[in-house]
Amino acid sequence: MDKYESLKLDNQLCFPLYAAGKEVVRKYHALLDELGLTYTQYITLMVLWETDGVSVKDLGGRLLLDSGTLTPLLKSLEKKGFVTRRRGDADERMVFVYLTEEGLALRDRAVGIPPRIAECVNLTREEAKTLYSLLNKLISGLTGE
Amino acid sequence: MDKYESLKLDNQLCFPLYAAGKEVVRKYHALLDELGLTYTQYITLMVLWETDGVSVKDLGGRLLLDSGTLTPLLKSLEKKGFVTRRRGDADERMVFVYLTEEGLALRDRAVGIPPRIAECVNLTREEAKTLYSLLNKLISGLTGE
DNA sequence: TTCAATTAAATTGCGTACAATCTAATTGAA
DNA sequence: TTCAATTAGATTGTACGCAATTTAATTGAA
Repeated sequence: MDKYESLKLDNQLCFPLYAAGKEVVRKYHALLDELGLTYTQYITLMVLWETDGVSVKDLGGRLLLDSGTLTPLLKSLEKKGFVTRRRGDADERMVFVYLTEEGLALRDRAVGIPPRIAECVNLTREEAKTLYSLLNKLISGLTGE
Repeated sequence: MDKYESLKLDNQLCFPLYAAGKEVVRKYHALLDELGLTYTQYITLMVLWETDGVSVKDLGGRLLLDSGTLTPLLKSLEKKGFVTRRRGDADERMVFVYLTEEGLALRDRAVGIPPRIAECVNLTREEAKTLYSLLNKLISGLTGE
């Protein structure tokens, strides 16, 4: 019995979590390069494609990112011409993010990305579903409560 | 039928992967602060606690990190007095990393970390095992071949 | 009404990640 | 043997990611 057993990399659940997250993002980067996007910019646009005109706070809640990450990222997306930012009228503390025409048009090119990522995922449909729900359960435990 | 269905955040496996990896590392940071370590430094020491005197290349292979990440990280661990680095004799291109007494001693304080992380993981033993093996399968698909 | 507490973003500082490039050591086929 | 190709690590530049702090707007209890 090794008193340090729990400190072995192979016995840790967290390391494959960390590594898988990292490798997935890396896979995306090669594909997203063609669109001039980083992974974080891409998921930010995904939220906007679903719901345009979201506040920075709501974006952060959806993506689990804070303003320290989002503010420079949104400025970068703005400089590329994909979004605009506007202070709220009712509450001037808030900043809302809107897609430009170019940002909206990018969606048609982005639809090609998910299937190409799917090719790299060597899991059955069933395994992917299991993984998906376990991850979401884990995330709710880590963030909520 | 929405032609953009695949671009919804909730339909993507990769987002929870990215988010879970991020949140896990964040959980660690609070605990590791007490040891004066970051998460990446911690997993680097985990490898060394198992096998002292590893080359930078082998460390990278184990942790899926390249020299661009490891070199400054190892210099930082060296400055804190936890490791030393030495060029190989047989092959001077290689650099080997060794634990100092302090670095080895840190292991006794680090054993307290895994159980405290486990408290935050709201999965059954069975679920954790399933998640672990699915993640490793996914990683091998993303990295290998 | 008022002002202390709260809230939303922005800013600052540090530590990853990684692609791309560079340098020096080693290898191996002609 | 030799030198082109490979290899290991270091360096450079860009983009997160987040804790901590700051600024400005809003809220709410006395």
